[in-house]
Amino acid sequence: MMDDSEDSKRSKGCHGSPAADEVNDGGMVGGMIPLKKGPWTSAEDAILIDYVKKHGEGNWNAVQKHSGLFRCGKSCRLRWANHLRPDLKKGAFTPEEENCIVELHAMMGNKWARMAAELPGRTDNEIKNYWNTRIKRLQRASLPIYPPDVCLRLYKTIQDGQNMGTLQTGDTYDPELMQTDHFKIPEVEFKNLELSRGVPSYSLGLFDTSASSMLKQGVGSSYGNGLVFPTMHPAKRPRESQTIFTGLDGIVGRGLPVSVFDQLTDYPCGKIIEHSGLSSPYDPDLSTYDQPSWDVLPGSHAILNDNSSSASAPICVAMKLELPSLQYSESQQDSWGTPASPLPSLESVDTLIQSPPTKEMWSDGQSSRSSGLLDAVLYESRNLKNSKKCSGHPTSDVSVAFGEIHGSPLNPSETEWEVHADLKSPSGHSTSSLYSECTPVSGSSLDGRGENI
DNA sequence: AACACTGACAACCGCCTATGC
DNA sequence: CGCATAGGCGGTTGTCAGTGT
Repeated sequence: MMDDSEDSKRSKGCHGSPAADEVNDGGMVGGMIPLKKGPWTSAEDAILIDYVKKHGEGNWNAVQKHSGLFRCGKSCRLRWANHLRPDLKKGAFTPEEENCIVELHAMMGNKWARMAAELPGRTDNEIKNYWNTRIKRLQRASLPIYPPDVCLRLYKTIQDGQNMGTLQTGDTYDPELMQTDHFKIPEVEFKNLELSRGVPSYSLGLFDTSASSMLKQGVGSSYGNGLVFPTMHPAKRPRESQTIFTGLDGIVGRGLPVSVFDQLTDYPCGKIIEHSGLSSPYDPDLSTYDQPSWDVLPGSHAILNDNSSSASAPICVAMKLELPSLQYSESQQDSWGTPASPLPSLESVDTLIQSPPTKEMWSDGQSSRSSGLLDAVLYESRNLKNSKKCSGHPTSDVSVAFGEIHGSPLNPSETEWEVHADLKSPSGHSTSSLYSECTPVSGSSLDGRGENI
C-alpha cells in the first residue's frame, strides 16, 4: 500500500526490536547505521523477498547483515508475514470470512494469530484491523458486536461440549483415550473450514485447543485447578490462561473480562442465552430476545467502574474492553435476519449496561483483554452446572435458562418461564431434563447473581 | 474548495516465551 | 540456572483515501 512511498517520511531508527535497540545502541546497526523505520519501499521488499528465497524464513536479524537491508529483524518478519508471503490473500474480507471472524472472536477473543490460522491467507494484523474497525463502527452505532445467531450457536456448542464433559466427571485424564475414544473430538483441520454451518468446524477445533482441553482434563481431574492445558504448548499457557478455564466443573473464563460478560448479559443475545437458552438456536423468531424489557440486573457494573449508577461510564470503558452494545437497531436486526424491534429506551439502556458478575467471580486476575463470548458462555454454563449441583427445585433458573417468555415483556419481574426445549445432549439427557435436575430458586446458587437471571 | 470524519491499512511498541549457550 | 537473543503476539498509533457537510 505504502510500499512506494518515500522513506523520508519516517526514519527514526528501529525501536521495533528490543534486541535491536539493545544490541545496536538504539536502533543503530553496529552502533553506526540507523535502522530504517516507516513504510517499506518496493526495493526493500525485493531485497527481503530475495533474501527469503535464498535463505528461507527465520533468522530475521540476519537479513540486515546479509542483505544490506537496514531494517530490524522484527520489521522484516512482520513485512514478510503480513505482505510478502506468497500465500497471502489480498483484498477485502469476503462475507464468509467476516462471519468467520465474528464467530472466531466470539470463541476465542482477541487471539488474532489463532484466528488467522483459521483463515488461510489472512494475517493476524488484517483480522485485528478489521475487528477493531468493526468494533468502532458498531459501538458508535450502539450495536451489539456479536450477532444473536453467533451467541446461540456458540452456546449450543458449549452446551453440547459440557454435556459430553459431564460424562467424564471424575475420570482420570488420559490424553489418548480422551482424544480417540471418549469425546471423539477430531483432530480438526481448521484450514479451509466450512463456514456458516450450524456449528462451525472451528468450534470443534477451538474445543480441541481450549474448551476441549477442559473436556480432556475431565471434571475433577488433577488438572482441574491447575489452569493447565495438557494439550497446549507450554509456551502458550500463560497467554492462553487469559482465557483459560478451570476445568469443566469449574468452567469459567479465568481471565474473562467483565466487559465480555457484560456483553453476554447486557446484550440481548446474552439474554437469549440466559433466558431462552437452547430453545432453538436457529429459531427464526428472535423477536422475543429483543424485548427491551429484560430483567433488571442491578448493580452489576461495580467491578467495572465501581459505580453502578453511572450508565455512561461503562460505555467508555467498553470501548476499550470491547464491551458491547446495548441494543439492536433495526438495521442491525435486519442485517442479521432477525426481526427488528424498537430500540430500548434510555432507561433500558442503562439497565442493560448493568449486569455482570460479582467480584468474587472475576477475582483471580482477569485480564482486560477480551476473551470472547466463549468464556462468557462457559461461565454461564458453569453457573448452570453449579446450580444443578446445588438444588432440585423444579422451577426457576432452569426455566429461565431454557424457557420461553410467557409473561408480559413489560413486566419482567412477573415474567414466567417455561421449559420447552428438549434438545438432546450427547449424554442422552435432554437439556431440559438435564437442567431440570437443578433448579435453584432464582438467585440461590448463581454466585449471588441469581437475580440476574 | 476546505474541513471534518471515518475506515482501511501499515507499522511500531512493549511484553512475553522459547531457545541456545 | 542464569543470561542473551530471536521470534511471536496483542495493543496502539500514524497515515492516507474516501465521503459528507
